[in-house]
Amino acid sequence: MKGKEVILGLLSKQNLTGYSITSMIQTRFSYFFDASTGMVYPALKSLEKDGYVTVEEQVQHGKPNKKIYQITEDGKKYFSEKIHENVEDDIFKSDFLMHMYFGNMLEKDEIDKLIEDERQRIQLKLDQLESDRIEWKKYMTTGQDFSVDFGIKMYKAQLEALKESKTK
Amino acid sequence: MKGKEVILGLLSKQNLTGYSITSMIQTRFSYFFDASTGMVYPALKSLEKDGYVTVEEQVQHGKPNKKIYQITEDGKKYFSEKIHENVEDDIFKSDFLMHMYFGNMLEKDEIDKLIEDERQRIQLKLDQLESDRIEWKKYMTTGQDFSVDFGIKMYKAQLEALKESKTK
DNA sequence: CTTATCATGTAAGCGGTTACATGATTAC
DNA sequence: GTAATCATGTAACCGCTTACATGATAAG
Repeated sequence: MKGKEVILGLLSKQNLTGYSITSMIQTRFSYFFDASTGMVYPALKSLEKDGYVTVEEQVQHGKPNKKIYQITEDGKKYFSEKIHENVEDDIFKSDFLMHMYFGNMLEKDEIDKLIEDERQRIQLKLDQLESDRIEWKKYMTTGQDFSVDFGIKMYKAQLEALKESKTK
Repeated sequence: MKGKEVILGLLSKQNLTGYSITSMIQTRFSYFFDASTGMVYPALKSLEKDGYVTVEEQVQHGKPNKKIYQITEDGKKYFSEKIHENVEDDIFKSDFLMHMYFGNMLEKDEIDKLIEDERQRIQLKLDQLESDRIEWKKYMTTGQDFSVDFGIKMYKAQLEALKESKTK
């Protein structure tokens, strides 16, 4: 699924602004998808042109007016089609593993630092996700709960793999 | 690291053709990087223009001539710089988790199929990687071994997470 | 007799990223 | 007084994917 479709998915539950869509993707989907304003705003414009969403503007002072997007019937239909289509392969891209693979060109202390840094990065993400999960718990559907669980387990497995290497 | 840099990394150990580079990335890096001919051939051309690689053509009959690429001193230097630079964040993109997240729009048997399909996809990748590992074992450096191990552990953790959901 | 392997490439275009621009308000 | 949050967007460009084109040889 591409950005446009993910946005439709979020809008199928509630009306949202470009800003809130961006931050929702960056928090709720942090462990399996990403977004930037440079993607979201043009995507919303394009979705509007497609007839999949409509906008209502809310006047504000001190800030740009809020543009609240709603999904249309066509939009719902389109998203429903997409969610029933075949799942695309997961993508894992790791610059860390690339560095490790070519580790014979590095000194031992550099490799140790590589591993320690990666451990810290993942620990941070895990901590964040676990604390988010507590906050989200009350409102989560089964599928959402499954996703978070999956994410946490992946992070933990990665930490384990990193720790084991240290004892060697 | 981008495609061009990864190619330089491979060339720093041995001379290779575009074809063999493509297939090496697709097998040895299968679990953390990907390549296509549409990326590799233009990248090699560009690396040549940069002065990071040189080519030697080997005449063949029945097939296009083999173009064997060697890394230059400049190329080695450039790759060495890149490998000492900061590691970029890992990227995990999962269309499967996206589907699960929006699972409330699906029937129970569709979700079961989603999970079972994902389980099979990952099991296939795990089997492939484990059998590859046996074949590679003799020639692997510590870092390469670490990478493969990491990959296998990730796949196993994902399988575990999928199996647990089934008992519920 | 069909599939996999070897071997080269191109061209269009997608789906983003990165960096920039603007600025009030609130919380610490 | 500094940082985070809210809130909009644009423009250039990147890096890659997808699909196509060609075709002999070997293996099963």
